Amino acid sequence: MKQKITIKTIAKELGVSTSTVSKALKDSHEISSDTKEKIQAYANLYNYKPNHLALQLRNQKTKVIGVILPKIVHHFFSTVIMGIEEGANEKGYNIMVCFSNESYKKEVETLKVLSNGSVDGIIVSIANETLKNKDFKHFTDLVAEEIPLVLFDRVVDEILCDKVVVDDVGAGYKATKYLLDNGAKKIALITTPNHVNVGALRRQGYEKALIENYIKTDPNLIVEIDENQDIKDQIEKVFDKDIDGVFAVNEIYAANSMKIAKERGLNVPNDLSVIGFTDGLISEYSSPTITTMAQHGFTMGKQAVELLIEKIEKETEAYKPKKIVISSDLKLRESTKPSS
Amino acid sequence: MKQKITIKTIAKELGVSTSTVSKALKDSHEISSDTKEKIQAYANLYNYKPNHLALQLRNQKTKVIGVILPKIVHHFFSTVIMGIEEGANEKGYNIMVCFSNESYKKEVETLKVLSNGSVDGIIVSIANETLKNKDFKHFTDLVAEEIPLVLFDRVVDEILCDKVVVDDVGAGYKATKYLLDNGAKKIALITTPNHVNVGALRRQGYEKALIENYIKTDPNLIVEIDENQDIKDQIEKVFDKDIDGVFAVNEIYAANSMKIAKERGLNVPNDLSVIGFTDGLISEYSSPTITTMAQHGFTMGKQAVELLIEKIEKETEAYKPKKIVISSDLKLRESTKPSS
DNA sequence: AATATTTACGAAATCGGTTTCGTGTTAATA
DNA sequence: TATTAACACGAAACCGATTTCGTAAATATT
Repeated sequence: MKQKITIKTIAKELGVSTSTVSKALKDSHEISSDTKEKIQAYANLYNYKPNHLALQLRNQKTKVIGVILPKIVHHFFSTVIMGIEEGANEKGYNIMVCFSNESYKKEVETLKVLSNGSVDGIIVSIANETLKNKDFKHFTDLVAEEIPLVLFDRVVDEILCDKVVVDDVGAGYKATKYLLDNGAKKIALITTPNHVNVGALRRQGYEKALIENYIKTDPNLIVEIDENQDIKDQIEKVFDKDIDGVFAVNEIYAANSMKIAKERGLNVPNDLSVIGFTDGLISEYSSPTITTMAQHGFTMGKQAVELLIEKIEKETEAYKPKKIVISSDLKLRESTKPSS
Repeated sequence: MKQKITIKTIAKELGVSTSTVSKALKDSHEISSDTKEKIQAYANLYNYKPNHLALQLRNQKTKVIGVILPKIVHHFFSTVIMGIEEGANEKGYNIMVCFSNESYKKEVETLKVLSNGSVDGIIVSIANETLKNKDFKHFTDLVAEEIPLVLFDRVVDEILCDKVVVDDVGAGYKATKYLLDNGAKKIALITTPNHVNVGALRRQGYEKALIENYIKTDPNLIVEIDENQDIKDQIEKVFDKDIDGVFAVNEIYAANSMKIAKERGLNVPNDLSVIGFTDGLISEYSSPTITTMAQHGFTMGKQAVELLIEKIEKETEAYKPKKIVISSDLKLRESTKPSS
């Protein structure tokens, strides 16, 4: 990289001190207009840009926010990123994005790297593996160091920090209730293993809706997907049962269900209604299009970053962790019967 | 944030100088094992972590790579990010991700922010608006400042730097030829306006394949999508013509075409074959599944970051910009007739 | 004319490390 | 015993800015 022009260069060239240059560049009243003009002209001419690292070191802040996501090739998470980036930019921050790839080890390492002063605060959605083995020491350490931290979507009570989540129970309830209200009685639930908290919560909502309608939860209608195996094969099993509705906790499971239904000659929504989660492209372009619970990822990202920046900038002494719950809406499409 | 422990703290507590602490922590032979042990133990106990900013300032390098993408809620770009991140991590770099949102203004601003020393090098895919108004000064300035720059996918000859692109002409040719070889004669092309270079190049491939088969290009079969208007409406028009094949330059256009075909009662692939671009989820989960040109985004990202890091770390004097071309493969699925 | 006040600028400390060079003490060699 | 070498450590410069404080010269006030 080309030798950059620094304040020192300017000072030497113009025969003044660095303090004078610094002050002149910020239009200080301490400096005579003559000198100011001269210095500013020189700086402009040679395209002087203050060195960010030097400023960061001096100010003890980076104006950078670290973000750790489990994955990015995923509609929901990429939407959240958009929200985080927009919110950060509005307040003059940039974002440094890293991925855990759902791995505990990578999450720990990444967190360590980010917490050495590269960023002013961190936003994380916890990796599946971490949720599974329930080891949150890397997070509690961070909190102990008082590094601002906000968790979103995949959060956990053990970690005391601000959180932004979807109303997963409510969403599961809404989806299931909609299916019930429109005639479904035997609703399959395609979900994650229970250690993935969002899956577990949506399942609670599902069960709550069933109970309210005096329907007993049938374990045979619930499939917990192991993502290391073929997803479609696992869903097939539940189609051998007699079902008239499917609630899938994400878009991929919903799309697979639709495909199986089609292969088995079931008409969606007449023979079978399907509701998914995450309002992504698949739901929009599948045919028939899929009714989903829209997660408002953009809003979540924006809220998360706003919480974080508030924490960063307010030297709050006593503070109690906040939890923002974002409600999700049912986006009606063709895979369900019209509301009756 | 809690007061962090610094080398100075350790030095004072242990009654030695900062130089001794610094050397002890890196196990220098200059320091007696007694002192080393004492210092290292203390550092461990209080969880000392060197301040990255200080190191960056001293070393004049950040070990951070800036990435500017037009958008992220997009299968191809999110795949590229994965590749960039993996490649960067392998070499000890982190990535700082920003978005231009296809806007010229935001691209210029973001580039300015990143080029003030926050990153060691930058990877960009140019915004549509910039491609349209052909103003690349912000990039050429960057090159003049000798800040390492790599462009990918949406690149432009005016900017002298390393590039990673798909063989768009070849891809357009391959797709079109496949359709022709399997019986299609009247192939519609759903593409972008010509200022989007990837669209223009894929179109060249399309035309080349037609010419080789002695078919005259029919302008009526070519639709240039204006993304500010309804995509489906624009594609509808070409379905009024007599067509038996569709080549769409991205997944969304392909999915819309499939939807229209279905609405018009056309059987895909028997009445109409469809080939899209970008091997994303829509193509995989649509029904029938869509044959596409797989872009290998992950590979592109990885190659781009490798080029960049090479440029950053090698103080190459005379260097000539490299261009890596990644060929894309036809991924056969159900929307085309089996190869004959 | 003596004193007080601006004005305009520079010296030096600071942020948190690394690194070169110098030096006092001890041990090895002639 | 005198000289040399090895050892263990500290002082100070440096990276590129900002900012406090001090001060000489010019101007204003009594």
